[in-house]
Amino acid sequence: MSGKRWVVDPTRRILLVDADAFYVAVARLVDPEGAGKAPLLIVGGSADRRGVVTSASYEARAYGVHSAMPMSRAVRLCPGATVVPVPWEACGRKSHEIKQALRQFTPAVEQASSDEFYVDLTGTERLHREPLGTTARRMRDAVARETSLTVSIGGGTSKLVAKLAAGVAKPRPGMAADGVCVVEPGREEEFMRRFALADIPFVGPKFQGRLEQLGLRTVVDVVPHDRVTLVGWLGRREGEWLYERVRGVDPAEVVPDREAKSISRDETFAADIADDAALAARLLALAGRAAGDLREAGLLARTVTVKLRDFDFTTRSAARTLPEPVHSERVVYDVSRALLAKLRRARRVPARLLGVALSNLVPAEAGTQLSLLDEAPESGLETERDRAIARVIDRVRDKYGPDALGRGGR
DNA sequence: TCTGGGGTCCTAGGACCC
DNA sequence: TCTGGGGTCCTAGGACCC
Repeated sequence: MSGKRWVVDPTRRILLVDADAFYVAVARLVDPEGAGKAPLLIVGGSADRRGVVTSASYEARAYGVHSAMPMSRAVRLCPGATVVPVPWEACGRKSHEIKQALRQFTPAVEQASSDEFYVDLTGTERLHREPLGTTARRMRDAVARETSLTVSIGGGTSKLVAKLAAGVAKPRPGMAADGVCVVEPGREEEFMRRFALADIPFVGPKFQGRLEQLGLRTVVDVVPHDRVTLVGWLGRREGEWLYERVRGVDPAEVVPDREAKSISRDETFAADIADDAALAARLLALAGRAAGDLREAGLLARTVTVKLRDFDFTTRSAARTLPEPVHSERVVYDVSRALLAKLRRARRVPARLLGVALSNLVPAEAGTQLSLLDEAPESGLETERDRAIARVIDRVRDKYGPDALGRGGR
């Protein structure tokens, strides 16, 4: 920690690089003749599979379409729109390309999501002999040149300020923007005054509701109250947190190369599934995908979690932590099946979503002693035979693609 | 309107150990 | 027989992000 938790640290220089309409832009690059020529474009899951909008073109947004909206509603709001699925693989590649373009400036690049990157340029201003905004504009040009994607960049003395500044820098319908907004050190409080509390990251619907009860809707509503008052209203943790954030104070560091903490695969069914055998078949496919991706990442997992969403959207989960880390489909599936059985015993109703998550991850090199004997399915212990079968599965998928061996679960 | 898929972080309670 | 506190690990659920 910096040791300056309560005040702005004027020496920090942080950027947030955010790709403009990322999924829409990539869909257009992948399919220039179709998606590329449709001004009204919506990217996401199809309406008849209970999909949602991942991203919409600025033209489609004018009809009220926005991300996370059910696709069924989106096409009703904007009947003329072209709808295309998310090009996940191309998005992953483009995401990587953006990161590489930014790393030419500094290794201190943290990927916050597919389309957002924090960059820490603290101490480099003198090195580059240029102001932060100038570096940001050079970054924008580099990304455009090397990826054909447009990004907006916000800058300031914290991740919070950089993120909010990037929102200000975004192009708006009918309003030109140069795509860069830097808040100078000392200007944080003034900058923050324009925002609603809902604009602050991690102030979600629930927290907003509590704040509204206290008559707090905007930054300007909160600033007059001292720390003790806010702590009295919201409790120590959240009171202190809000006191700092409305002043643009955020001690979070830019952390490059974050290690994954969990790997999960889940599926919302096109129609609810009531039958246990049919659920087991989907579970087998999900366990296989999760375990395969775990091995591809060079990891082992000690905890297996099964998630079940019932027809009425009740979401339940069951987890088991094993004595030794594993990554074979055999063990992941056996443990998952026992966990699913437990959840179904508690409430046997039609299900809309099933998922498998693997956590408590350790690098595969760490190695563990394996039993040479075959284990009972419920033991949760992995044998050398399990690992050997997993290696064969990986080789087949390498050669024939991820859908070989029924990964799709059809 | 009828709600995805991938994640992270926090909390609270219970088990267990010293 | 009554009475501790601290620490760690695990499970389940929930808020939140893009």
